Order: sequence, then structure tokens, then C-alpha cells
Amino acid sequence: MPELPEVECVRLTLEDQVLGARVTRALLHRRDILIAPGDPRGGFSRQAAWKSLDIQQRVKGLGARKLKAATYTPKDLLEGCTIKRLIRRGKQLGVIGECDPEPGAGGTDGERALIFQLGMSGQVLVEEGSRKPRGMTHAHLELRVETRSGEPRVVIFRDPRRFGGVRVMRSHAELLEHWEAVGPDALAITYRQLAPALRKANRAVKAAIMDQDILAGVGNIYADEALFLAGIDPRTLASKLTPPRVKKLAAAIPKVLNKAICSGGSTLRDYRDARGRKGEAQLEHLVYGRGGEPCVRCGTRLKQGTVAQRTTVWCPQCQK
DNA sequence: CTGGTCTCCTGATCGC
DNA sequence: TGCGATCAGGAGACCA
Repeated sequence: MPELPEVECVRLTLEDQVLGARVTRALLHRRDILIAPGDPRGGFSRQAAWKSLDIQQRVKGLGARKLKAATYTPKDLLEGCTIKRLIRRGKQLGVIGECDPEPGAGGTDGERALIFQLGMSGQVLVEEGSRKPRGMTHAHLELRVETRSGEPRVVIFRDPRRFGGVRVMRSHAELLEHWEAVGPDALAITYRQLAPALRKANRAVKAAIMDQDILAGVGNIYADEALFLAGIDPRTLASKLTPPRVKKLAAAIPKVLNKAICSGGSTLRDYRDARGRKGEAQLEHLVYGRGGEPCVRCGTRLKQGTVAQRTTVWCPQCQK
């Protein structure tokens, strides 16, 4: 379940593997993973997409369907583009492509961008070779690329449960505009940014820090970890937190995230980085997944319950 | 408007 | 060994 550290690990691996590579072909194997610009959940409704599913269909011509759909061209999925930048905000991964110049025209023909949202089970993988490996299931988008040194590689968006998706952005600027609506990145969160948002939040602090509009990047795992580190009961009303406690929390969040990045992210079930490697941050979880076990700090039995509709573990002694 | 609840989806795991 | 039930959870839709 990718949260910020896992997405950052994928980003770093992609940067290493395919920065500067040219996308020779974009293949969409499943259309309903696309999220249209401006549309909350895509130009293709999930049901309509399911009924009209065309396996291995090339992107071109999708817009001709009688769905209330945005029209996508291969270029929109970066075909003919060079991968210029790999950026991240919260749990979202942005790929910026610079398009090849049109024949006869000077300069380049602008930019295209994709945002990968991994959801629960999404992966972005880089494989050697010129096409997706045989037998790989749930590979919804395939970008065949040629690296700067001429090696064939393939970037694959794979997402068994399809809680994730790929957002099509017409330009780098549109991507940045989209991200402005998201909260500040959790890795660089400060007390000054966090405090006003929490003061207004009339709900459990755990729900508040998992709200991507308040803070981008914290999910269920690291919410529990950060709250433990800060010594705050996850059920505490966010608006009732005193400034010193918010300060503690603002410090704890980047701390747990950074630590997890250094360990390669948390692999609980199926998280892998872009090279298919597991992370090891799960070995360092102090509370997540440890309900009923003794607190590492005081030995008290860790409590497990539901907060903000999520399984939550905390120490009744250390977290008030 | 805010916050709580429902829902999407598949694979892993568990009890019998 | 097989199989149904249960659980996992990011985030948009929906509703009070």
C-alpha cells in the first residue's frame, strides 16, 4: 500500500532507469484506469469502460466512442516524448515528457504529463526488454522506451485492484495547477502550515493528517507511526491539540517518512519499487500491525481499534 | 460547508 | 485440498 515513502522510492528508481529516455510507443491495455483532466474520476465511467473493454487496444481513436469521454492520443500518453522530469507530490507521481519536434517546425511541440496514482495496489515497474513480460497480469499501461544509451526498456503501470489510475495532463503547467489544490507535501511539512489546518479540523487528528487536502502523503501506516512518535492519541480532536503538541506532530511526520524512504519503503503485501524490489521499512514499524503486542517504549499492550474508518493501533500509555 | 459513510476491486489469508 | 468469508485501504461519491 504505497504512501509517500513508497512513491518516493519508485520515483528515485525511475529517475535512475528512464530519465532522458524516449517513449517509442504507448499502449493502453485497459482504458478505465485513465483519469481525464478536470474530471474527478475519468472520462470513462468504470461500467461503460468495463463493457467496452478492448484488450491491447491502441490509444488512438478511443475518443471516437460515444462515451462522454475525453479524447486521448498516443501523444497524450507520452508517445514520442522524452522523459524530462520525475516529480512527486504526496502520493502522486508525475512524469513530464517533452514532445518531439513536429516535422518542419522549429523547437519542440510542448510538453505532456502523466500523474500516476497508485492507490492500494498500484505499481510502476521498469523492465528490461522492448515489451511487457509475458504473463504479467493487470498491466494496464505500457510505455515502451529507449534509454539515452539506446537500451530498450518498458515502463509498466500495474494495478490489480484498480484503486489507482493514471491522470492525463496536457502540460507540465496543468499538472502543477492540479497539484496546487493538494495540500503541502508531508515530507516538508512545517508547524506553520499544519497548525492552522488542524485548528479548523473538527475531527480526529488521525483523520485530519490523512486528509490529502491538509497534508499530502500520509496514509494509514505512517499516520499511526507519526502519532505514536508524537505521543498523541489518534482519536484526539485535531482542533483541541495544543501548539506544542502540533509542533511535535509536525516534526514526527517527516521523521517517520524519511526513515521509511531510507529503508526502501514498507512492503506489506505487494509493494515493490520500480525494479521489483521489496522495501524493509515494515520491519521498523513501532505500532502499525502490532495490535496486542507490547509497546516498544513502555511495554503496555498496544490497543487496536477503528479511527476514521481505518484500523488503528496506538499505545494507551504513551499516547494521550 | 464539514465530516462521516459507502464504494470501488482483487488477492491473501483463515477457518472449517 | 477446497471454498466461502473476511480483510486490506486511497480517495471520490454521496449524504446528513
